[in-house]
Amino acid sequence: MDDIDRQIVICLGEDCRRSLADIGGAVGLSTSAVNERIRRLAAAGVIRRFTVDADPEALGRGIAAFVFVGLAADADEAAFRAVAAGHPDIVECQHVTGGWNYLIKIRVGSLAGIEAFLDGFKRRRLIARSETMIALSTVVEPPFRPKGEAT
Amino acid sequence: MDDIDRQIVICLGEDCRRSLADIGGAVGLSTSAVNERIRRLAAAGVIRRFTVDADPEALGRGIAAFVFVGLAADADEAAFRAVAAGHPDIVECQHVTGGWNYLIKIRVGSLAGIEAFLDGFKRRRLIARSETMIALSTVVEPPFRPKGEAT
DNA sequence: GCTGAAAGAGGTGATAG
DNA sequence: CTATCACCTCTTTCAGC
Repeated sequence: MDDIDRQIVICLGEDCRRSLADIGGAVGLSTSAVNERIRRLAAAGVIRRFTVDADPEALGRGIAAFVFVGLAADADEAAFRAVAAGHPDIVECQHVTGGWNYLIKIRVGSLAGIEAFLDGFKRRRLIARSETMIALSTVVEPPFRPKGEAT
Repeated sequence: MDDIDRQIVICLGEDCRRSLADIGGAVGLSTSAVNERIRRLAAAGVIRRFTVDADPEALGRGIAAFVFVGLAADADEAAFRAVAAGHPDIVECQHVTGGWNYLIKIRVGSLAGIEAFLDGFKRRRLIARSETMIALSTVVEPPFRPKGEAT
């Protein structure tokens, strides 16, 4: 993990379809050397996956909201995590410090989708209370990768 | 934007280096058709970029925190947005409903990095008050894409 | 760990159906 | 949209430093 590795990861983050020769020119290495480094970075898990950043709006998930979640005292936290991990609306779910237990970011198609999301969790008694903040506009956002079963 | 387009985007989200023939086999189309659709999706902005999901820990940004930001009444909001957009620590910055103005997610290498981040913004009078929640563990997280040299 | 060259896979863009 | 083909860039490998 030297400085050239970092440059390569940044390069790939901007456009992972650039040719090895191109990247080599940018970082001052031959194609073979770049190829070997990328292989190593992927094998080591520094690069987790080659993916795309998609437009949530175009995929029917134009509304983002942050939901703070409080679990019940006797909550099955493992069950909550399992459901959250597989939930199609959830873009991010972090266990956090402070008065709430989890901070969840969801992406849905409409405001009704937010209500449906909360209903689903509350009906299954996975969360006890929540507070929701809706995103009005975006200044910076990480890549969006749609979930789903795609053989 | 039909169902096959959606499947293709999901496919590419899982591994954007799969061959066109592979994807064609998965969605039931020829390589030519898949090639044409991907070109169209990229041109239309449904696919914004081909990128990588990297491991923040390996890149010295193992700590995630959420910072709620309140701007001063006379704040220069455009300046705040410009600085946020280019800030290397900021992974996400959304204008949100509720008592705070912005919700920012940062990734830094240490707790000291959080303090330095807050100091930087407060010294420049870009934010008036803030509240910080630190991520203890991650259940779901979007792709992480390291930013280039401070620009 | 790197280079450079050679071999091979796969993307690209045409064709016709 | 499918099927095929020729073209050709890019990836991959390997000998050698």
